[in-house]
Amino acid sequence: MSEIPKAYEPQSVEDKWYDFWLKQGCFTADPQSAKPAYSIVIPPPNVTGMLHMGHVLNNTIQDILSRKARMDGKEVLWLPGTDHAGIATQVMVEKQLKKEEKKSRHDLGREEFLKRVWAWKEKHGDIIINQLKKLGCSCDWTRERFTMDPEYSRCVQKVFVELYKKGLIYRGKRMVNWCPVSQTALSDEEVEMKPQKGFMYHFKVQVAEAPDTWLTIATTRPETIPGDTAVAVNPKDPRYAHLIGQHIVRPLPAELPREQKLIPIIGDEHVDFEFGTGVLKVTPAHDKADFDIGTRHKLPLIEVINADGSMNVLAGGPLAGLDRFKARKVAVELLTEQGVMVEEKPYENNVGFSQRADVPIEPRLSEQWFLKYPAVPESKACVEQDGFGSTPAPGVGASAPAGDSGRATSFDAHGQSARLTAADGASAAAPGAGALPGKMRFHPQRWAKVYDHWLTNIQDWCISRQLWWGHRIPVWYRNGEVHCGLEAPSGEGWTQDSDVLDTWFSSWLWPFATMGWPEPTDTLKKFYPTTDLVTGPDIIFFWVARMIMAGYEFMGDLPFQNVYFTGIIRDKQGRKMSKTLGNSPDPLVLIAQYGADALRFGTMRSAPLGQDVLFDEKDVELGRNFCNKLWNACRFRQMQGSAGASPASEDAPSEQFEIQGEIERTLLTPDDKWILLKLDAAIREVSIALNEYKFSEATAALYKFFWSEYCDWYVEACKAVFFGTDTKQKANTLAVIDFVLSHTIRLFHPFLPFITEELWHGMGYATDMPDNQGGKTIMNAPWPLPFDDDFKGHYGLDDCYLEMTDTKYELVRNGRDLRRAGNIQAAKKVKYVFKPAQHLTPHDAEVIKLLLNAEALEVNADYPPPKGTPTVQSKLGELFLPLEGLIDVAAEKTRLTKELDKIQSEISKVEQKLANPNFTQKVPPAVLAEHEQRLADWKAKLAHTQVSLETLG
RNA sequence: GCGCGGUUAGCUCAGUGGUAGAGCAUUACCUUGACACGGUAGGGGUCGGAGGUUCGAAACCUCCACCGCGCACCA
Repeated sequence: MSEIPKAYEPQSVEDKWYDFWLKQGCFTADPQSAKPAYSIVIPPPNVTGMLHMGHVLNNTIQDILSRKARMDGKEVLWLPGTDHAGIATQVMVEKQLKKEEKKSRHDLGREEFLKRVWAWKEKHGDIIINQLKKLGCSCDWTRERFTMDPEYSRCVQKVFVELYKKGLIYRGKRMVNWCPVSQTALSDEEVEMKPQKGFMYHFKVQVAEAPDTWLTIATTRPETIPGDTAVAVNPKDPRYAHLIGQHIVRPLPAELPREQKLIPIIGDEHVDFEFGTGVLKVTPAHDKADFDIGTRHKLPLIEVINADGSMNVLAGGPLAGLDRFKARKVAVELLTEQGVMVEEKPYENNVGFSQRADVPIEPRLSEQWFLKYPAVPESKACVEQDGFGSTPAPGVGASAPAGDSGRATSFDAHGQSARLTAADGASAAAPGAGALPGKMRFHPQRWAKVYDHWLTNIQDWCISRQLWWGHRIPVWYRNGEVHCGLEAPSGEGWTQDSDVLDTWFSSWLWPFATMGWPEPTDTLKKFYPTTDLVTGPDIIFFWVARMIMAGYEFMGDLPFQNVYFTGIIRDKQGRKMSKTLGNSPDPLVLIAQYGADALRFGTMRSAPLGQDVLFDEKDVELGRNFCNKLWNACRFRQMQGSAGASPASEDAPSEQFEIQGEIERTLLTPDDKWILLKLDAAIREVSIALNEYKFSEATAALYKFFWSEYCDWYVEACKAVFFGTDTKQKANTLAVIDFVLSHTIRLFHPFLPFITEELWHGMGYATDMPDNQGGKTIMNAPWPLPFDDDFKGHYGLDDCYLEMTDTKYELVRNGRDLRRAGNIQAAKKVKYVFKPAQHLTPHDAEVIKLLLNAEALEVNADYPPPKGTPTVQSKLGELFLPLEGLIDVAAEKTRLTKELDKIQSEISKVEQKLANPNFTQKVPPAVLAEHEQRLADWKAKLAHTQVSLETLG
């Protein structure tokens, strides 16, 4: 790493290392490996889709989990692929066809149209895959799958045939959710209820048998009146019960003769007599509830709406041919003309919308294929609900069924060499965490309730779609015969069902169909069930729940052990990202501008578990700034030269001192011990956060350690050594820096794969590692472990050094305050005098001097401060800034007085507590001691500040 | 109607019983020998409201308000 640029430039670095990883096959999973397995299947993005911020969030998390698992010594399979996304893709190609050739798919015919879709897929299918590569995703691309691959299609057909033979799949004429724009049936999950402003129309109808009696009916859909075949009242309703069995005259179509418009008044419990007028018009062909009433009363069905949402001839002359919404207005006019319109009042109700086309669903009777969901009881039972085995004790029995394939909650002390070199510290295979054997855990767990509720109330799944792009239903018909099978039946005259299957009917097989099922492949044996699934809660029913059922039905086991539900990415104002709003930044643009590492880090830092993420480009900027900081910290290390006494040349790699030296424990300064202890704490915090899927906590911990502890204090303190002349001490400090950096870079690797790989090699930390332990790539370097007691004992890493060094830094902070009080510019060098309370090492004196940016620090135990000299008091001694005349004494006095007020108020707070006998008697001893200590500390501060004030005179 | 989240600094959010935190923004000063994508120091909060439990509540309980989401749904 020669001639390091001042600012980190991600562009060249990122492409270089991604190519390297691919060439070296670093992402390829080996089913024969002896290592424990870790696996994830990607939620397959739409094959014609483009990367958006949701993908960034989701796939960064999967990449972090995968990379961490590799460093934990797992054999990792992250299996990628794409989804054919039936409606979305078909619509996209249809639009293009319309635009470029002014043709519809019907103009081309099915076969030709499908050729066009495949052509589109060939042309655009790689886009999102390449975008994922830009993001750094470590997927095993040799196993990339597409839901329309021949082998995958075979799985879908096989599953259909099996379920058909079991009687779980059946065909029937039922009311379905019909999208008039896409002209296909949809599942219940694809219908979105939206409140709509409209009108409640009241119109009156004459009772045929009692011409003086008129009933008033309330409806929001007067255009369906021609399809009414009864009116219903509640048999318990005293207003109307006596009319049951009589008839009313249906007002539309107006032109029909009266006797053709007589429809019965029926009694049905479904009618709520509190609502509306208590009289319900029944349209069995165009309303689900009405269909049920119609079935109960054997009512005839009159279809008045076409598949495209227009009215047909049965709706009557003026309405026929009109769109349903236009027809509504005309129907109102017709009723008004007849003088039967009583009133129309504004009304808001919920209307089901097609999620795809964003138009109101039309309930419609049609012949469709349905699935009775399989394996429901197992699927319900396997997901841990709240308060059920929630937090396993650290390191206890939480291992996943596949043995060691889970994740760590505790730390194994082994593998920590007492000999401290930069890249040492082998990571133990972590004991499992996550779900209990045979159980699955959702993160955050509250989604388990949502899942359970859905599973409790599911209806059969409408799986047929009136589309062309998708898996065609493997059923053939001839006259009255039906054949369901993997192959077309022999003989003449068979025609295949023209429908295709719901896309989710193929993606629910994803976790095992991608691994070679139904063959018992090595991949399946090694990697199924998968370890983690990372996805959005918006597809918990569509995909997650159905995968679980398929897992039990076809593999006899759950498909994954943990499901992490991400939040939804929103813009700064909290709005969902959408193309129409134009508030969705293009991740590729962000990567070009800031680097993929920056995008990943920024996203992770602002994405707490279970909360939606309000995306702000500032976050990415923060990520870039952080990478730059990391870069420059390493640059600083490089500029200090080799750790050995003599600079080693590149031809002498046997002299490991080029990169790092052994740490000599007797030469460790308090600052060294301080940073090593802080590193130890950071390793713990980051590891724990990752094991709990708390990615924002992990990044925050790393950020704090590296920026606020390592850079702000340790690096600055080190300059005391580097600016000195003690070469042995310099070498030792460099060895400590190398140790800390080589660990830190590894901790950052899952988050920042590119810059860490660059630094790992550039700093030379790779060179003394075995090839499969980080020598080739940091990807396989062992994840750092917290230090064990032997290690700490050997290097004298006692917690007292934390306190001691904190006190030193506190003194520095207070000393800097004096400059400000004196209005001394930051750049101006001044002389401080220090009156030590105990022995002060030359090293510490030098550190204090440097951190104070002082011209000099005179250490003088007998210093007689002139009146008016600003001072700070500390356990270590008194620090003076003797600048007579330059100090604004009054201002400093004001500051100190303010300080005194604050101290006194803190003292009285604690004293009050301690004076309360209830408190002192009931509180745990540790808390009591802590309060007493706090009081003592504040009192010492009070004394110090008082002295400072007096010294000012 | 049922259920789930949320309400803490100007903004975005951490903080599950013991001294209110971070990043951004902001103010002042500084291009000093890793970094201006930087440094140093500062200002800024009665933790949505009301009760309760407790020696002690931002945190636990009850109720309320507002924001968001999911499920169900009456024409």
